[in-house]
Amino acid sequence: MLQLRCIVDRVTGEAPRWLTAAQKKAWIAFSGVLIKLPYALDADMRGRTGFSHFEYLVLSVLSDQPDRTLSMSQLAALNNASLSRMSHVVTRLEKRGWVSRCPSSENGRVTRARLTDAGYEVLVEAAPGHVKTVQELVFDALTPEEQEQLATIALRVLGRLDPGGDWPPHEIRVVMDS
Amino acid sequence: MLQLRCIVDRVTGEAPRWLTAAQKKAWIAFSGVLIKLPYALDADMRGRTGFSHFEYLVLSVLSDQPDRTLSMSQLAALNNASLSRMSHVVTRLEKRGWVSRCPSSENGRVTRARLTDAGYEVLVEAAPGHVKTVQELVFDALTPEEQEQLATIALRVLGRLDPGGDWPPHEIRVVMDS
DNA sequence: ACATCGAAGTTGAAGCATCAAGCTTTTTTC
DNA sequence: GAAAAAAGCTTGATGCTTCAACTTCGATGT
Repeated sequence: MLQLRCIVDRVTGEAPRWLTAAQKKAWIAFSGVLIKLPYALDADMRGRTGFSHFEYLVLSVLSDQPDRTLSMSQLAALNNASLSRMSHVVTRLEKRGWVSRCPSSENGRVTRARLTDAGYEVLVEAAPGHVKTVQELVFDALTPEEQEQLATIALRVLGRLDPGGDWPPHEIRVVMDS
Repeated sequence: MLQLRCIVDRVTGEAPRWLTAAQKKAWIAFSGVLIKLPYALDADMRGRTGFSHFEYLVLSVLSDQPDRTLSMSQLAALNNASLSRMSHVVTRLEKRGWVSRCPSSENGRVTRARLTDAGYEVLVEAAPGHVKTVQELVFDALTPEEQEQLATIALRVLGRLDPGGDWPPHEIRVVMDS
């Protein structure tokens, strides 16, 4: 964390608002979580199953939908992924027989991705372990109060990351209420 | 987030401890941050400079060291990266003239990576913008109290991710106190 | 001294994400 | 109603990360 108090932003000409000591402490710790937690979740999933954490999320989102089906765009949006990335991932999942693609009958542009029975099987097998890991790595470390604080903080930051974007997205809220 | 209350872990035989509604809300929001914040930081850095957020971190860590130098192992550890990844990254940074490698005179195994003057230059140019982004995306969204909470929560989770690992690592703490 | 083992680092291949380009279909606009 | 624009999606190339294999050097043990 470079901090030279004398310098000035060479682009804007403003004196940078450096982090306070408390912020620096928070940022370093938080950065560590940002790097290590996704890695831990992915490593855990790969170790217990034959697929990545991201692939698990894709299967999981599909399983929550009526008819286990979603268009590629919606699937990408719900997983915070680009359409391109989702297309590649679904291609891989399709090769493994866990997802199938079919053109939509209503709109000739859209492709609908559907979780197959085989896909549902591997998901059911993977889910308990994943929930266990999330509990152990995150929630077991926190008091109920801190869990609330985490939700609040995360929502606040998401508001900054997605200005104008309602969060959580409508589709997810529907799922959460079920 | 798959949640079938009737099923049992097929590996352990236990009934999974599913997330509560509050935990689910926290987890979905937090997951969003976990995905979007690193992407935003990287996109911001690439947009303003010619390098990635991770490369920035590497340069930044080096700049804080005496003689702007660190062994590859230490550099990797301080950036939560594998030695292999760091080797590739330093190779790229070296090609751009921002870092130089030299063998240690004390220990024939270690390679010492050093931030060059040119590297320091680009770092100084990139730092204010980065700090500004961190402020805007994270700290401006939070009250001072929430910033404290974030630090506490992050440290707790790191304790789970790094069982037995003292956090923040000694080297970083030294830098922070300076 | 010699062998063994672990630490430090590099390298090449494989896998995954991103980006730009392109295709098809639908909607908009004039 | 034809042209243009936009939406939805796919593909191939590029670049980065990971993984496994390998090299070299230092420590340990006998």
